[in-house]
Amino acid sequence: MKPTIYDVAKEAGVSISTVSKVMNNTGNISAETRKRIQETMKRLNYQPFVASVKKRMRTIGLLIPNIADPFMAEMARSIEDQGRKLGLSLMVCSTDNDLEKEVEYISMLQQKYIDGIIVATGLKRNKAIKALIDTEIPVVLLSRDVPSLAIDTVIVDDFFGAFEATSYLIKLGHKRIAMITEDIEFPSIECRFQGYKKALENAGLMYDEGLVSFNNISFDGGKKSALALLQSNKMPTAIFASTESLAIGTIQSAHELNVKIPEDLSVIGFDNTILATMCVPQLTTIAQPIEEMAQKAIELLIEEINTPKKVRQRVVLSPELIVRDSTGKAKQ
Amino acid sequence: MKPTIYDVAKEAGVSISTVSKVMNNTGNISAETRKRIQETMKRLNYQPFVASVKKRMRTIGLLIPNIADPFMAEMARSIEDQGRKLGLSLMVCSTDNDLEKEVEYISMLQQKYIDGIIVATGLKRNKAIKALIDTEIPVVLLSRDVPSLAIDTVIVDDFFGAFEATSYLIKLGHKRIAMITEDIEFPSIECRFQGYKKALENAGLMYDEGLVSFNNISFDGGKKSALALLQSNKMPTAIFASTESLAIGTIQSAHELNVKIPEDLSVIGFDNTILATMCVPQLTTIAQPIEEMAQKAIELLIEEINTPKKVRQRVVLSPELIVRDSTGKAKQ
DNA sequence: CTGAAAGCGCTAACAT
DNA sequence: ATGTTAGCGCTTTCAG
Repeated sequence: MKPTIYDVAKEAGVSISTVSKVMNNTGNISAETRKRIQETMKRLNYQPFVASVKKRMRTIGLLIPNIADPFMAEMARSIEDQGRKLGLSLMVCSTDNDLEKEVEYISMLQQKYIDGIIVATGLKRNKAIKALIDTEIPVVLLSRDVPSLAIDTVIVDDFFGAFEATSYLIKLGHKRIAMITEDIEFPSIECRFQGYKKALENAGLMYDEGLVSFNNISFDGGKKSALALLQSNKMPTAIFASTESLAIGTIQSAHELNVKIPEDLSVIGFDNTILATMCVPQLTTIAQPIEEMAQKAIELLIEEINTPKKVRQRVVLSPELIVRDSTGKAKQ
Repeated sequence: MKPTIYDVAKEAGVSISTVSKVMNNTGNISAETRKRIQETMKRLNYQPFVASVKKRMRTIGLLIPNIADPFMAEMARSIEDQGRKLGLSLMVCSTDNDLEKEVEYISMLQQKYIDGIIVATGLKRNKAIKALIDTEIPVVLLSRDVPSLAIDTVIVDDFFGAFEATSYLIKLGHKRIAMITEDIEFPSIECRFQGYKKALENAGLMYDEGLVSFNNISFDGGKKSALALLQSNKMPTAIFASTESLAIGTIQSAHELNVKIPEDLSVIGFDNTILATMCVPQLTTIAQPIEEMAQKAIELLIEEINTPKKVRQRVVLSPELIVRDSTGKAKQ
């Protein structure tokens, strides 16, 4: 049996409150007694139950679409590391952006006396997130923006990232620049689309609907979209993919059609996950500052836990262009 | 404030034990009372604290090297799904195979009254794992084999997988088959190495030390190893990489040297993660049955939780060859 | 069919 | 400097 505070107390010949005091460094305990108790705890490998009185599990929940997605996995890792430094564990909840799973997980987390929740999942039509706020569990939104709600939020400047990506392609001399994107379901995707349009506009290039392709499936969708674009009579010389998987799908399609990257086609992605360095050629991309995002999210969550009524913040971090081998000058 | 059982009882005009009984479906409760209580619980959005008396958090811990690694992320997702069906949450613990972090995480998990732990991390020199067993928390080893210990274990037949991979290359007519592998630190890697050797031997091919390259770093190591092999005067016509990242590194090096895959070089990997379908050309690989492994691991863990003294099992699952585009017939 | 009460492991106020 | 005790939210006998 797992030893309890009573076992330790009995072994050390003291009362349980004395043991409690040395554990929490409260009250006055003689150096001698403290030492004896500490030794006893070690000897019995005593591990106090974190949640017995305070009903706080020292754990945070992470609501994400899918832990198997590289971007989310890398984000989770950063969050885990930041949390561990503070003695917090990480509960991973993959929702597939499915409302039912979201609700189910939120309920599970409540029952487990989680200290706080980081939300990076869809939460369609705000229904689930309203339920979440009602629980009064501290929440921070990560990579998800719901401007109508006063919640701590950490996002990346998607508009700027897309603008930067497109502008870079323009600087390389490209004039026919396509965009392959996910369906515009979330504000972040919409922003990337707008950033693309704005960059074209600023450069005096005409926005061409026929050069934009929407997808509900990520990777395979990207392949198909790229295939169609590259076979059309107005083939683009550059493609901005709003997601890493979309970009990789594009690379595969180009390969199939014997379109050389970057000679015949430049490709630029978004996220900068492990995938970007693992493809051939390595992908030029807009990097999300994953580590900073994770750190800021945890920071806000901790503040919220400690000061429940504090003013809410909205933190916008800047993405950064990483130039690799999938982009090059436009042919004359 | 989060409502407690007392709030529900008061609202419904009954005692707390009656509420408890309807929650747990125990005792005899009139249909009427039950209904009234259930409605009250719903109205108050009552979420009982899971661990109050039984001291079980309905949560399992997953000790892995790194959640950001695609193979582990996919495994985590499968485990998460299997667990969710049973109302279990998943705590992710990335250890980097570092003894200190392992010990720290094990202690954290104990304090959180985890129901069980799935271990897929290094646990060097068994020190940490012995500590773990002493805790009496149910444990199952996943993708990690410590034959000297009587613990439930789920592994893949690494020897057979490597044997199959190598045999397939031989069947394609290859005679100079190299192997790029991680340092032999863990039994699974050793088995893959032996499987490779055995396949060569069975085919009457000479084992050549110069064709085997060990790496302590995964991806970049793979690149370097491949670079060296492909530039040597006895360049192989096929490479078996014991890991997906190693295989991808190999593909990149081949690309750099203008060695065509599969025309000039066949490459075969191990794991079958998302990376295998995302590279160009798509990777022929030995697939680990991730879903079955996860399912079996959870199954064994649940058994262990319910029947602490049951006989321990060692489950060995078969990997499977998935042929894609990175392998082809040897040139004459 | 329902309720009172003991007990789980621990903290925090209050004695001594 | 140490101990006693009430109480946290819940389950589980045991009475009624």
